[in-house]
Amino acid sequence: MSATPVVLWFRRDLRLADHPALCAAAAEGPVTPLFVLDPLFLDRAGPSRLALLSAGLAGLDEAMGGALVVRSGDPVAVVPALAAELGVDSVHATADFGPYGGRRDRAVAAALRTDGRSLVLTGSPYAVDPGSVTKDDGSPYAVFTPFAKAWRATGWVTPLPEPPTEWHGRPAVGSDPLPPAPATTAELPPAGEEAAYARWEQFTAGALDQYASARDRPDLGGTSGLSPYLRFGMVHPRQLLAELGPSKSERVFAAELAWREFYADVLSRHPRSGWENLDSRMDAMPVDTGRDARHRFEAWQRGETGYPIVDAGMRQLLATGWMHNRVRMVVASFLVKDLHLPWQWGAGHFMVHLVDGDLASNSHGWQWTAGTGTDAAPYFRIFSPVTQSKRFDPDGAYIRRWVPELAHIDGDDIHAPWDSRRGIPLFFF
DNA sequence: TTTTGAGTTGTTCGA
DNA sequence: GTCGAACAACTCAAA
Repeated sequence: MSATPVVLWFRRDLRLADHPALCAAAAEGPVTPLFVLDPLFLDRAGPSRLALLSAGLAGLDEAMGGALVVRSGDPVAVVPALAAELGVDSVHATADFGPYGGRRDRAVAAALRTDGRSLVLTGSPYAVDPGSVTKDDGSPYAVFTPFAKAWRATGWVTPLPEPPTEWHGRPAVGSDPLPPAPATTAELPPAGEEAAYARWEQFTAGALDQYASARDRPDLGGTSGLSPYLRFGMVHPRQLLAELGPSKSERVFAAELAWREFYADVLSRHPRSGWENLDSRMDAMPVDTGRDARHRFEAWQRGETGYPIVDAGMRQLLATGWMHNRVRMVVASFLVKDLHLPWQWGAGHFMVHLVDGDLASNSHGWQWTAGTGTDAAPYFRIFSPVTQSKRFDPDGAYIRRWVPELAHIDGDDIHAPWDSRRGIPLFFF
């Protein structure tokens, strides 16, 4: 078979191992690795996510011997232009099931087709492709637990090794500069495939054993820390699932991956649910949007609500680009059910600042909390910031770390400092 | 078709 | 400190 040069367009799959689209591309011939700096993404992601992308691209480029070709602009113009420049027949990529990604890929495929070329989509960022888990009658699941059961029964293929690949990229192919890391003061995780594995090995050797109980404790660091890597495809969930056994904690961790897949499935079937109520009956529910609402929102953003666990979480987000999942629920519940603000305001703030910001997981996590989404029993789910704080940060260590002006408060008063008013900043009242 | 049982992550009270 | 029940009563998957 004659070798046919192709383009591999990287998006949310910044790795070389277990990469079905790379395997498909490398089987054809020399591969030109491409990343497109899409202004739409650059405008929407905050400095944390951009910094991780920048470092991830640098690492990927290094792993390919400096071959990565970067082009800036609208992919609908940029991708067909590069394909024409190189004279390739096909552009390979991993399928994207998000609302923007799907539209973009259809437009790119149409543009390529007018030149007699094709966009070949192989694999997805999920163990099971969104849209493929259905009930017996073919309809989608609307509740997590039955979805997860069917998802597990689907199974997944064994991870693929990195294929031998002949890269045909820089400097022979012209490239814009790799994006520089934006200035950010956030403490970010190390980027890239190797860092993802290192994190996974550290997790399986340590915290995984206690994951079922410790994952809910923001003071203990019992989570995997893998969400940023999953966000950019520096690791594929299939690679993690392949190494998980049957213990309680391993099953709980697999269920967390199932949530990610469930929300991607929901978004693929309801593209508007990224920013609109999944349950449109809830559109009638009043929320505050006036000037006082803006003030409450800004205090929430800064971590100056006066509720210690809420403020700790909001400050952790600004300082690190990440917030513990338990605390995400607490601050979300506070915004929606105490401040009476639209969940979209909170979700938007999260999407700017989260290093792992993912539309499907973020929007549907918010909607679950707001009671507009997939919670099967939303009518009594209201979080108390004080009860949650006592239960999940029992010693107040998490609060003391992120809200230092409360660090001197002893005992249980840390959770509700209005009970002892000495030496506490005014905004706590 | 009807019925049944369960639903990520809640809160509070009282034994 | 832990546990179970009540809260109020909906939705939905599956038998």
